[in-house]
Formats: sequence, C-alpha cells, structure tokens
Amino acid sequence: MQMNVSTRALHAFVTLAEQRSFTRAAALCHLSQPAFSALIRTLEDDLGARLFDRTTRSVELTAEGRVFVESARRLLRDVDDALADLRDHAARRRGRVAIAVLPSLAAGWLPPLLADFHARYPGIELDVADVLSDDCIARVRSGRADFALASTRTEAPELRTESFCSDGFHVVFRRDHPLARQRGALTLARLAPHPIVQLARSSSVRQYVEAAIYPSQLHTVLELEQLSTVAGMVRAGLGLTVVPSLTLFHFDHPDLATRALHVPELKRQVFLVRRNDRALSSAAQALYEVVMAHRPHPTARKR
Amino acid sequence: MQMNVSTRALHAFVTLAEQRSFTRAAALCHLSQPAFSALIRTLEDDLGARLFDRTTRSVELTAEGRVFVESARRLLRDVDDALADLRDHAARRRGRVAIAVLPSLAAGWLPPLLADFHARYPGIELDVADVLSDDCIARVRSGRADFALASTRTEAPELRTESFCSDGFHVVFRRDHPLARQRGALTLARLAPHPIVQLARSSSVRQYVEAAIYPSQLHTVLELEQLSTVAGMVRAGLGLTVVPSLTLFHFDHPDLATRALHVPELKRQVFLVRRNDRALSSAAQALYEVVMAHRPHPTARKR
DNA sequence: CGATCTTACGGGATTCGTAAACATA
DNA sequence: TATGTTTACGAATCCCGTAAGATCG
Repeated sequence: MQMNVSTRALHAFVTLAEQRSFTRAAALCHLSQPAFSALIRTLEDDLGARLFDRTTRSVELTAEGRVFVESARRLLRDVDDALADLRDHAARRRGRVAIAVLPSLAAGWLPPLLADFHARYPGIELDVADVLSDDCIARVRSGRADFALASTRTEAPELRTESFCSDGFHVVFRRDHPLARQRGALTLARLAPHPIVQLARSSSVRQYVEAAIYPSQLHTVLELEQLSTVAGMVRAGLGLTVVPSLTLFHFDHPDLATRALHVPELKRQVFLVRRNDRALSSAAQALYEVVMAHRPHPTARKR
Repeated sequence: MQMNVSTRALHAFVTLAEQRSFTRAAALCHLSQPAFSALIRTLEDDLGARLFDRTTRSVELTAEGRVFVESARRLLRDVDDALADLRDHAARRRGRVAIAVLPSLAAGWLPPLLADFHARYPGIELDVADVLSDDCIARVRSGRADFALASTRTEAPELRTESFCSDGFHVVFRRDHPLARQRGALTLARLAPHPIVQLARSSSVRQYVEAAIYPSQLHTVLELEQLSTVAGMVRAGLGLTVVPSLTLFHFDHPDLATRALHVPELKRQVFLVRRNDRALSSAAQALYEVVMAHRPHPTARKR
C-alpha cells in the first residue's frame, strides 16, 4: 500500500484537532484558511477516511479521527526525534570516529590531542587502533577506520594519501656511552661500531633505518617489539638505539642522552590516509581538524 | 524546529540506500532518474546533511546517512502501521461501538442481531447499555453511546430522533384465568376488574399503559423491576399483565396465554436517537445498518 | 568510450491567496 | 446578522520528464 503523507499535513491535522477551528489552526500553520481547509480535505481523501465532523459552528474529530490523531502525534514526535538525532551527528554532538595510528604516534603525540578533542566533542565516541602501518592502511580500506596515520605510502585508487609530517631520527644512548664524549654531527658511520638495540623487522621504524644505511648493516644486539622495552635495555647499557624524534618521550630519563641524527635521507614520512570515495563523517571531520591543528612541526622537537 | 518530510522522500531515500544506484532506485519509485536525483538532493538540503557519497560509479551512504536510514525505515514502518490501523477502523475490521437499548429490546430482540453483527464484523467491540429510556438519551447526548433505541422522544438541537418501530401491547395471563374463556377483542375496560402485575413506574412500558387508560386506573397488585420476574408472578397466578408485544418471549410458557390488546392509542413508539452533529463511526454505521435490517415489522409478531 | 549522475529547461500539475458564496446559531 | 467554512478562480510555485553536459572507470 504505497501512499504519501507529509509531516506538514500531519501537523495541520493535529493542530486542527487541538484548535477545533479552521481559522485558528490555519493561522498557526501560516496558511490562509481556504488553503488549510483544502489541505485537510486532501489528507482525508488520501487516507480515505473522514477525520472531522464539521458544522459551520464546530469542528470535532470523528471516531476515526480520534484513532488517527494519536498515531499522528506519535509519528510527528518520532520524526522530530530522528531529525534531532541526525542533526546531533551532523553538529558533532554525537557520533563515533575510528582511526588507526602508528604505535609510535599513538603513545606520545596522540593522548593530549585526544584529551583536547574529547573536551571539545564530549558526545563523540572514539576508537583508536594503535597498529602497524600496513594494518592502518587495511583498516581504512575496509572501512573499519575513518582515516589513519601510517608511514607506508600505498597507491590505490580508492585511497587518498597525503603527507602529514616528516620525522627525523635521534640516537639514544646512556650518558656513560662513548658517543657522549664525541663532538660534531652524528652520522650512521659513527654508529656502526656500537651495539644497537632495535625494533623488530616488522616495524616501519626499523625498515626506515635499514633502508637508509643499505647495503651496510648496523651491529644489532637485540630486537624488541615495544619501544618502552627498548628504553629499558638502553638504560641497562646493552647498546644504543635509533628512533624517530617523535618517540623520544619513551627515553626521557636522567641516565639517557639523545642526539639528532644528521642524515638527510633518513626521514620518516607519516601519511594521513583516507578513502577517496567517501566523505568523512562529521565526527571524523572534527577529529581530522583537531589532528591537523596538532600536526607536529619539523622544528618543534621535544627536548 | 518546523520542517516538512514526506514518506515519498523517505521511501526514495531508503530505496536508494538499498539499491545504491540512482537509475535502479528511480525506476522502483516510478520516477525519471533526474527527478529522483532532485528528490534526494532536496531531502539532503532539507535535512542539512549529505546522505550519500556519490561518484559516477558508486553511490554509498555517508556515516550520517547510515544513521538516518535506520530512522527512516522505522518511520516508514510506523506510518504504514498507523495507516493500516486507520483503514482497519474505516473498513470495519476493527473498532468499537457503544449503544444504549431499552431492556425490553435488549433481552429478546437484540441478542440474535448482535450474534449476526459479530459474525460479520468480528473485530469490532460491542458495548451495550440495557438501560431505561432516559438513560439511553443521556448516554447519546454525552457521547457514551453512538446511538440508542429509546421510547421517549426528546427534542434537542444536538440530537436527531427518528422513528424506529412501533409496538403494540399484549395481555398475558394464565390459561386458567377467566380471560381465557372470553371471546372478542380485548379492551382496557375488560381488564379493569382483574388484578394486574406491573412494572415499576420508572419503566416506560408502565408509563405508556397508565397514559393510555388515564384517568381510570388498573388494579395493580404488584410492581416489579424485571419482566422475567413479572412472568414468574403471572405463572404463579398473582394476576395478568400487559406488556409490549416485542417482550412476549419472556412469557413463552405452556401455562400462559397471550392476546393482543386492540387499543389503537396504546402503541409504544421506539425511537432511534443519535447525535446530530457527529457522523457515526464506521463501526457504529455498521451496527446501525444491521439494526435497521433487523428492524421489527409491525405485522411480524412473535407468536 | 560506455555507463551513470548532474544540470538545463519547457510544460503541466499542484497549491496558494483573494474574493465571493454559503451555512448555522 | 455575525461568525466561520466552503467554493471559485487567477497566479505563483513546485515538480516532472526530455535532452544535453560532466565525470569516472
């Protein structure tokens, strides 16, 4: 049973039922009285039921009208609720946004940003996947994440990849390490003699470093999964390590010293990846804007 | 927040969300593709939210669209339910009708009529008030009854009273009563010597009888409220009684005899009373029609 | 280049408001 | 007669369908 009903007609109907006067109801609906009368008559014709008993002196609901006015009121309320819900989402008062972020960014750079975001949009739920770069991309591609910060550039037609920031590398070692006494710019060659604690090969950080010094190799003494564990190992004196500058907060400890690596080709590029064929939801757009506002500047290094 | 949404637009939206193709969805909605496109765009503008991500090759819901499509589906279902409910009432598949009927009609004439009515309209609830004439009128006037069968004509502007049927009177007595041997037409004068069992003065039947013989009086030996009790008293030999012909079924007993009273001015008029300013509900109209179809004919007397 | 959505535009239906006719207390 | 609803009608608006244009794969 296909048929058309508009909220305007329902609202007119309910108003007339309440006012029991075409003149007053028409005024409330901002219509001339004859136009209002026609609207009601059309509604009655469409519904196939007389809704009002009209005499020139009184307007009263019929039995069918009394049945329908309850439905109409509920329908109008439901429509309002649905529209309010939609508007809440559009206005960023409600919603959900899922992102995927490299662990190296998720641990240090992200938390204050999310605190800021949540303070500004308390109704928006957040879902952060702190996963490795390939997984970040996969989540965007499958729609599980609205956008991602990853370090591998993927050329795919359905993905839009834009440069987000670039990150230099730092060397971290114990203050009693021989490098602490060395002056001048640090190069990869100067690191070669020293034992190095590194991340696992699956990490993009490790891949960057290996690519930069290829074909020569560093003297890897230990491979780990987590940067915080790396920090502990370096503090224990097992060796030095090379990490992106944005992750230095892991190594903020009185026993440790850090120095920038002056190797131009050794720069970690971080990309913001999102789907090309989908607009960001309002919630995602809000987070996107905050992310962009907190975008790390190359010159602004911690410590 | 005043705004207009039509089920047509919602249906178009849901169809497009399901088909993910303007061309297919337009065909399903019996619209040209450009018209359909405009409809969707208008809806998006009205809602103030983009509902679809469109590329020439794919049409996909936005996050807001996914939020709203659930609401839209539910709204459409609710509208359908409301319309079906209204149609059920209009089509007499559901509803409720309340009538008020004189007890003398309610006990004998009404039951088979209602059985017929219920068989034809099983979804309609019935509310029968078997009350005295004045109460019948009061119930119609206050709206507690859709219409009534009463015996007092009331001239009121808001009531429409039409003649329903007229009912002669019968005398009922025991077969061993002296009247049983009497030949010729029965007149009130012939009843005068005999003790009579009567209904209470509040009954319209009693009032009819008293008005007809005024200023003379009958020899009332007993006053009762219920006709069935009157029948018992007559069977016990306490006296004869005079009742409307339609109530004779109360006296259907081998010990009792009945004879018509040939008194032209002694006729009980039964009126159908309803409100003048209100149309009957579909359910009430249905019962009205059945009542009219079962209208007792003056010549068709039981027994 | 083919499929698909959007824009442009003329014709037709719908709907509006003013004015007059009509109905009831 | 006064109040309030319906009918009549010209005008503005909205909406539809055809045709042309734009876009992506």
